[in-house]
Amino acid sequence: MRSDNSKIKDIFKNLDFTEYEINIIENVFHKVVVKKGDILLRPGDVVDSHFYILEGCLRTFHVDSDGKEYTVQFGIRDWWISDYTAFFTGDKAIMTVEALADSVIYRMNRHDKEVLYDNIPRIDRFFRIKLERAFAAFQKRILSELSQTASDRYLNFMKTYPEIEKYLKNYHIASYLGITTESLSRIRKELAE
Amino acid sequence: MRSDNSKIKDIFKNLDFTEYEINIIENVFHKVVVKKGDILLRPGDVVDSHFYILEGCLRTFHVDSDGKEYTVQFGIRDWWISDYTAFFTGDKAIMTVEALADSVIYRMNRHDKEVLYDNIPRIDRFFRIKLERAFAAFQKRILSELSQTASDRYLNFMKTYPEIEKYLKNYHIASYLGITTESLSRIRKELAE
DNA sequence: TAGATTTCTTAACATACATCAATTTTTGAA
DNA sequence: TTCAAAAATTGATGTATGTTAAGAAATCTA
Repeated sequence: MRSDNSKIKDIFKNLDFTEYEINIIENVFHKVVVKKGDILLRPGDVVDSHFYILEGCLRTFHVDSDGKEYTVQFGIRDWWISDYTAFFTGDKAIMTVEALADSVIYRMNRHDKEVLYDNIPRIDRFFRIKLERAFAAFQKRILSELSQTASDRYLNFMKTYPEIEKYLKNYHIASYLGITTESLSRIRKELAE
Repeated sequence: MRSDNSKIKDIFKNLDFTEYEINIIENVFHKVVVKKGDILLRPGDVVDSHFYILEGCLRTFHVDSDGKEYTVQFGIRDWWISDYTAFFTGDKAIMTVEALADSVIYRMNRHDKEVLYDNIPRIDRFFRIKLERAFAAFQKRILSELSQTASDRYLNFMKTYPEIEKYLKNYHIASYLGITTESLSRIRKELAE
């Protein structure tokens, strides 16, 4: 276990922990290796975990009654991912979490997270700050959905998350932008001219 | 000051505080009375405060380069409001916070909030849970923007926030849904038939 | 209460994006 | 490397929502 110690420093970059704390933390992270296409979470599941991505790429998406997909979140190295609505509220999942590439992740369940919060207040703060940033990002995205054309949202996405693109099919991007792959194809053609 | 003591119990409903803690908390809330139409925050402002709404109604909206408005958040009794993207990131405001009715609010600034966090860990947790819920609500809204027609989003909004409607003009609702007031007018007509 | 101002509605027309149906290109497994 | 499956593109057409302009209704203020 101690051999793997440095992962804790990677995950909680700015925080210094005592040996004792690192011991507690080590025990709540469970390493999971997944292959491209694997599903970590399905609609209807009870969501008692979230995931830290060590390497690879995943996405969270919703499938509506017509079978159409809507991507809510992509995640790459050093991001956290889950069906957070379900994770936070205790409702059952309405999302699917899928690996878009072979990935290495650490699973952490809700109970263990509460234990960390109780024992190490800096962790409570760490996640609060993560959450504040995610909140700000979501607010920007809502504004973007409301005010921008599909073409502008596409450009904005590519500029904001250039590292993610290599893992994605066009239909993943379309499902994130809320348009069809046909529309995205036309947008790309126009932009190329 | 002590006379006003119960407001703390209102705001932090489930939390029991000592006299000492209540003293600290009392001093970081600054009561502000605003009239309908008053602006609490403008684009370009440094956002070092957020607001607890005791009564009334406010909204946070963005104005784009064409002068079009996009409402990001409404707030009524017992909600918190600000330009949270700016408040969390330290960037300057890109939003306006406007009173939609005469309102009574408590302003709390960032520094004082940090002091609370440092002195009363339960407050850190209190705001984390608030944030988790807001995050979940935003995620649902993104999904709604992506997957639903304007008409469905309208019905969904009216069902989810029935208490807010009485404070709103149709153009407020339209700006929240990301449509024009003309479109909303047509949608309402169709739904009435 | 009257008049001014703001808000809402309606209509005609324009546009962005969706849908459906091929076809081409790319990818990946044997 | 070949071939089947998956993904991307293209064209024709449909639809939801936007735009512009006008008038009607509601609200505020003197």
